[in-house]
Amino acid sequence: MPELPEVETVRRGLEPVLVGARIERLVLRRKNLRFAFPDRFAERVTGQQVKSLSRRAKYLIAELGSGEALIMHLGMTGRFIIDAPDASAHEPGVFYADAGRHLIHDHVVFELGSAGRITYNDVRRFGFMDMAPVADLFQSKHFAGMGIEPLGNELSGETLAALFAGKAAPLKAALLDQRLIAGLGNIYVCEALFRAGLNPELPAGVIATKTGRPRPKAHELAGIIRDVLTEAIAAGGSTLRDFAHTDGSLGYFQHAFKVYDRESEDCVTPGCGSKVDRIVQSGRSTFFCPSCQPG
DNA sequence: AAGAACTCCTGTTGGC
DNA sequence: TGCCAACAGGAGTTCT
Repeated sequence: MPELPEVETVRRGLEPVLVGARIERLVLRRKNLRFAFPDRFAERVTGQQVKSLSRRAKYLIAELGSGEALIMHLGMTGRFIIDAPDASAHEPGVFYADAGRHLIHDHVVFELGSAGRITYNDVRRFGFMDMAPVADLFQSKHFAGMGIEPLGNELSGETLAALFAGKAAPLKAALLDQRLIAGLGNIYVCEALFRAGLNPELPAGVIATKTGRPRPKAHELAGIIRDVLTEAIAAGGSTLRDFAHTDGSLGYFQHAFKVYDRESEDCVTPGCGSKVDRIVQSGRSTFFCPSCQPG
């Protein structure tokens, strides 16, 4: 499942096909994903031209000619596949070996006429789609209360310190909390904490003073978060199990992981000599180097 | 009220 | 080889 860099990679793949195209038909192969589709979903989408495709955190936002936005989240295993206009119709139940995709999990199809077809596939169905008026999109339920955009101007040592000051929750949990910073997931939090030399179990408040001012680590961490995400986007995201680009190609940032999914392997820091450790925090794996990230 | 645990769902993997 | 528990990139809801 995709974190911010993977969602951005998907956005860049969809944009040239989707923007400017008209959704001639919306095929819903079931009545829900994680949640029910919005009321009269097909009706509200059919015939609409897509004005733009943007991203906020891990959400994709397609602005429609009607003034409504189509809001899409990929959950853990959601993916989009683009087919040329002349591609034959998919047969549900068939397995696509090349794309690693079960066709039985093709749930939503956007028919774009001469622009082709975009299919949403989601094995675990943790993804969802919704609609809201563009005018007050960021006041709508998915975005109201959402944290700062990690690649936006708001992310700085000052803001991180203000957000984390006094927090007893571990750094790992605070960085994953979408109400504080929106878009980070398990991979990039592990990688960022390693680069910052911060132990994931330390209370989040350690990067701030009692008055909420940034300690040096706050500035460092803010810069590292930006760097890790930027590098991952440049690499086309990370492909572990399910993630693929809209054309079926794969990301390669996973080769740049320093700790994620490297339990018991040697720490990459020259001369360190320690092994990457794995612990469980809030039910999720955390990977870190006990020497480079001392508690 | 904060923080942790549980939940949704399916598929893959690793240990016995 | 088969079986089964553990685990997977998210995040809303429910507990303590």
